[in-house]
Amino acid sequence: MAEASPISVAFGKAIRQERRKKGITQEELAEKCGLDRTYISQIERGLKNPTLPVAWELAINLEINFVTLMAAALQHIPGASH
Amino acid sequence: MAEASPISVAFGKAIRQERRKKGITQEELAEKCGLDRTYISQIERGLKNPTLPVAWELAINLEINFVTLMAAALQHIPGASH
DNA sequence: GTGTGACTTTAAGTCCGTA
DNA sequence: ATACGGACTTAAAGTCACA
Repeated sequence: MAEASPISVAFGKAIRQERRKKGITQEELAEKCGLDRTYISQIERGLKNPTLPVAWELAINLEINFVTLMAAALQHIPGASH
Repeated sequence: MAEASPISVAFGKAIRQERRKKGITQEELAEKCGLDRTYISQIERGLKNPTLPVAWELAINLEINFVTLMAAALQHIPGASH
């Protein structure tokens, strides 16, 4: 499958990082969010471009501030100084 | 058209706010972003759920930090303490 | 200069499976 | 517990004519 946009790739890395930090599985996170497990997998691997509501839901269920999550994502982008 | 999710509605308000702050029109912003003017209109009115890459592109062309933009969006959500 | 509805095309998001 | 793929359904992307 083709890779998504840089921001989505970075977002995926942040999600994986936070999920592991919480010690939960993709399946658990998926269920909490009401999303499919394979979709979480695709997001974490940077293969999909999630919508704002999806990003929001992920933040809520990872119990991390939405803005903090976005900031974490930016850490994974080389030229992240906008 | 049906209203989008709360985060998208809030995001739309932030976009409109920042765009006006920059003193540019929807048409100008649309051209910079390579998007359609009417699509910008729909986002600002909270009728669409933009993807991360779209939000990213808007931030770049509004010359605002992505995280800052998201923080501005949260200001428009009542219970924004996640 | 923007709002709006209807529209077509593309990608998000699901569900099945295999490894 | 996750990667990966194919086929599928739904929603977002993107456009247009008109008010």
